[in-house]
Amino acid sequence: MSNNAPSQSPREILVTSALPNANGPIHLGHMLEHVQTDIWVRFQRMRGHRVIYVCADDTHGTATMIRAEEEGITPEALVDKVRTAHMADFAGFGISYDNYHSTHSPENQHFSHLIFERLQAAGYIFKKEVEQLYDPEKQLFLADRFVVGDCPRCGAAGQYGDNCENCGATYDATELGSPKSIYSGATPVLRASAHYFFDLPQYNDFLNEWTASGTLQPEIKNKLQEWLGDGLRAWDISRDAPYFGFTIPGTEDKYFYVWMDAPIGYMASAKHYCDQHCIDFDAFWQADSTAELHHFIGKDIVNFHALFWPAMLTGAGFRTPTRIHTHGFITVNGTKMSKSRGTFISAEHYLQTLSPEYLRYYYATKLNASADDQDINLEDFTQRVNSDLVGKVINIASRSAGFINKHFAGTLAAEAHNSELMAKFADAAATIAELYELGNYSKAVREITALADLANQYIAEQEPWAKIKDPAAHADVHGVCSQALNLFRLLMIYLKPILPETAAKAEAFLAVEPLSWTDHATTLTNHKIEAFKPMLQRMELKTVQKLIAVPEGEAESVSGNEKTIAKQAATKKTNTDTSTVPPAAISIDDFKKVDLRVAKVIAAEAVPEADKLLQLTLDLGDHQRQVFSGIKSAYEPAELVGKLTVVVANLAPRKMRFGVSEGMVLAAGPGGEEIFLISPDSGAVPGMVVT
RNA sequence: GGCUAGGUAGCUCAGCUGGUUAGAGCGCAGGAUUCAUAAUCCUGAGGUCGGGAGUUCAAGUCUCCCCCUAGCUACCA
Repeated sequence: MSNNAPSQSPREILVTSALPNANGPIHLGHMLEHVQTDIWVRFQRMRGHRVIYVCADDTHGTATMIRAEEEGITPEALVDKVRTAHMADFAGFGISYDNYHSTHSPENQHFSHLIFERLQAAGYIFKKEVEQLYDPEKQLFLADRFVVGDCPRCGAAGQYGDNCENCGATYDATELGSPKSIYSGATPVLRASAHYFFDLPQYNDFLNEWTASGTLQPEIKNKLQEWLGDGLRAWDISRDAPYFGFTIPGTEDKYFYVWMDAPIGYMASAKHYCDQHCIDFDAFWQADSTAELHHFIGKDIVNFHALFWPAMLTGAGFRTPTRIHTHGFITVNGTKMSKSRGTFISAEHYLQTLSPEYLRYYYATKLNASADDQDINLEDFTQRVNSDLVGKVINIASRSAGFINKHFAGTLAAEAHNSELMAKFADAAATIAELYELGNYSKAVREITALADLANQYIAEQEPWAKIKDPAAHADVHGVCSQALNLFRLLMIYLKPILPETAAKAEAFLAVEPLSWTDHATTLTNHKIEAFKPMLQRMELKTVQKLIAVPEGEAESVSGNEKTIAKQAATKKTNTDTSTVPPAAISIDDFKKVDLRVAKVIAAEAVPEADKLLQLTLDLGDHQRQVFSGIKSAYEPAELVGKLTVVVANLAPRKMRFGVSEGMVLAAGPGGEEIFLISPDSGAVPGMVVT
């Protein structure tokens, strides 16, 4: 794949990044993917290939509906608002989409219908009656995890609709005793409804072959064997009204499941772009297309992209993806992005704090072709970027420019001073290009910074600052510094996909046209340059640390998908980190959202399988409930019985491995043996509201 | 519980089909230098390659067991 020859015919490449969900802000996790994609796209463009890079917001589904309702606006208004914010964030990072569309668009509706109809005509769609619980108050069907009730086998209360965490039984949500809707608390009723299914099992053989054909990384292929080995099942692609999405053709109240129309959003965005630019859309999507189709995604959504999507495309007579580039997740200082730790960093917050170039570079130093997770270690980030970029690369220009401008009228020498070194730099282009092509940016960066080291060594050996004192050696100084700037120019060519802004500044400094990949084969001679201006400032760790301070107002506006949030809540340890910045001020209304009640511990026992948990039965005056609390290390169960404490009564029930926790008791302290349960003064009785 | 990955110097990571004294960058220590955004250059100190057992002439690299981390999944995708 060493396509380094300039004569190579241009490839037609359609590239996508996964569609961000319209339910939350863009954060550094999204940015990993979009930066990864953008670097690849910019590289391909520099090489002279024709790239169309599209993305869109993923807008449909129940979550959008609920959120819009909370905000008191229509889903359409919410979607528009969020899309505007998303586009601003991505623009801030220099992500060079040709089009950023929306799945709530006419094009997407068109293709969703088209694909469905083609699949249906070809016999891949069937209809089946499904009985589901329905919330009569909210008037919507409830997914299993939105229903809680008693386990039909062991009777444990507060179990979710799929299985019992107490006894391990699996069952249907309809079998729960005294079920309740999580949305309204109403008792759900059973309702039959017809659902549409995509008959995925018909594609078992096709997918077995397709996933092993080099379109996926090996570890991803392995992972998918889990699904393929067991045999695929039909995929339920419909949802009942009310649902924010597209109605299924021929129905009034059936909607496409969000994951059905989300990937079609890639086509929709491409279509929108092609129509506006008189480009042949079909050339990219028809079954025998010779164009390439590359999807960049996170490993959490592999099944949708590498199983359902190619099956849908094939079944509907379209081409399948050329390659699916899957990346891992981002952690910050070794921990998951978490609002409580302040390590949830939104794109907006980052951009208010630092230049996007730093993060683009840092991501590039870490990305390879594997789906491993990546850590943003802020100290490493600061040192690495400062050292590599400012200390090594930019420094070459910085230390040479002065000589050229002061002593040689800002004009470069007529020929290379050390053509061997020049050739070494130029020859590296092939290796670096191949590494970009394969997505191994980290290795490409290592190659480039190794060259920067050579350039600095060369300058150190030549000692232009010493030679300049000798008039006879002036020509030599001219040659050395001109050469250094030419070496710098090549480095900037190689770094340009990663650092578009810095490259633009370098182009201005060198007074050249925008650099393309083939420019590595040329040398600037007898060329007038501009005065040197710093192209990139060093970061200060103090500034960088501001990234993980929770900015005012942010804590509330951020809402990722609820599963993630729930997990974060579950893994949140007793707050041992007293060094974290205090959360932003809240209003009295915010505080009133928390229903604090006095509760009496009427039973307590250790959870044997858990290291930290005690299971408490609390009396809240008018009722009792079960709460799990991570205070095993500090309290003997027996000593708690009879105590009064304070409980967060309206905390959403949380399914834990050992049962459901229906609240949270309040305690202070760093953890371990130093945990102190909060208790009211004498006189308080269970059920009293704490204000 | 099952599955897929990962656990290599203080930090972030390379180490292909097993083969000489285990590598890089950053950081750190000492020295040089002063052209440069206290940048650069030279030298150096740091690792029982998660733990244990095994296969082999030889294992970070293969096999088994265990521990830890992450994600997915847990018969409705």
